[in-house]
Amino acid sequence: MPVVETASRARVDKRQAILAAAFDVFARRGYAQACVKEIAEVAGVAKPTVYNHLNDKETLFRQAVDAAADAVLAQNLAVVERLREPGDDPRATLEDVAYRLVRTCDDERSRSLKWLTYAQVARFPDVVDAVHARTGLRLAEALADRLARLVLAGHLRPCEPADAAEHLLALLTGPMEARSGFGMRKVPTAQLRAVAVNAVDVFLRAYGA
Amino acid sequence: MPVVETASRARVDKRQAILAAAFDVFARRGYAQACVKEIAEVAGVAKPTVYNHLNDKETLFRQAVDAAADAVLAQNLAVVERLREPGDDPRATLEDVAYRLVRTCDDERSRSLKWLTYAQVARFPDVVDAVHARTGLRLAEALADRLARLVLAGHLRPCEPADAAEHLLALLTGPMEARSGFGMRKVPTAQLRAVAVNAVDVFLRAYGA
DNA sequence: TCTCGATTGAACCCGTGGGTTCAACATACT
DNA sequence: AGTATGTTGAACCCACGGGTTCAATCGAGA
Repeated sequence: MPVVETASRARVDKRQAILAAAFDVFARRGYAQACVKEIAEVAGVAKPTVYNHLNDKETLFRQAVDAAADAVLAQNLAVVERLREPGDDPRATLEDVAYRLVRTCDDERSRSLKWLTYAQVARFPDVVDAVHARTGLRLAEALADRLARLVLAGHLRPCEPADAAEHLLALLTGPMEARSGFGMRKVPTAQLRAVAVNAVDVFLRAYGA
Repeated sequence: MPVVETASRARVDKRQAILAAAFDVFARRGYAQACVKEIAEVAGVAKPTVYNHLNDKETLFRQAVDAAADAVLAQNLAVVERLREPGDDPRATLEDVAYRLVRTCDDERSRSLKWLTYAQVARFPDVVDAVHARTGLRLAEALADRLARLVLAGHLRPCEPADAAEHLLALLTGPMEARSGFGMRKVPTAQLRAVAVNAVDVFLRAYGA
């Protein structure tokens, strides 16, 4: 194993640790209240080391949020991909996907990411746009693609897939926001299921074949 | 006119001016970035005068948000009240109410209130709960009441009014959030109409008689 | 063992801004 | 006129925290 690799590996690991710690602390305290000293402590690293890897607090924030957004997007896309094989019971498949989506929305990282970006609209409007593009728009596009296929397969009535996707997501995220207190607390599993089933029921009444 | 009244009136007016200025500045800058000096300037008042009426920055924030939440709630309830006389065309009435609701969601004060409270979840979780109770829950209750009557009148199919209200609101606010960039920019009137009409269409397909 | 780069902790600088003090002043009431 | 209350501006105190500096230290490779 080449030496240079272990060295740069160590560097990368520290950088990752710092970014993870940054997201953690930002998520708990918010941008203004998060102090770099605490981030360094959580990362198990000295404060100058933080500034050695990331230029300043703002860079720290952007990189941490970027990484989290990528992770959440991947998670969501993986769920939507399950609609590729709708099987013989589209309702069951949709309920399964819907349930997995609300569970994803309910996990720690998604909730933190959402309110954290929302909270910093005033200071970093572009961060909000970037995150929303990756988590909101891309998800809607992917879902619209799958719904279009369901229309062609005769499982849904003819409609505009983009609208249908927007509506299904709204029926999922709206009730979730209310129940999670703007993403501050976890929602009981039973309610997750109920939200998913109800949303799919309304969706199929409106868009079913 | 009694003198004492002019005196206390002057006091009240200044207090109101300070709270209005506070909400204005908080909405533009966010809590951490808003400085009391600027609030005083906007209110046309000296800094010690601010501290003379409100104890500290936190009180300033809470009172300003409280007042705004009350105003927004009143605005929303007034709109929902229009469902009391559904007329002979429930779809038209629902579209009218839906359009007025999204317009309310889109106005300056509502958008500011929403992201401002959302942004301060970490520091003041109870403020979020209070605002959400007044703007979200109370609105959903009022709407559920009206929908229940529509069910009895045979304009909607038998259903759980609370669920129906939640779904209609989700179909309205979900697309609005996406289009307004998390409440940061105004949405063109044409899109407001489209969101309202689409939402009501889906709603009636799912809940129509 | 020697070297070089990364890391560390601690101290430091300094801008920002919440909150207070105080003497001067305005206004309204007696 | 005299008094009391509220207001003003300016200066002040002080905590907090971003960002930097530096000498000491550590660890991997030659």
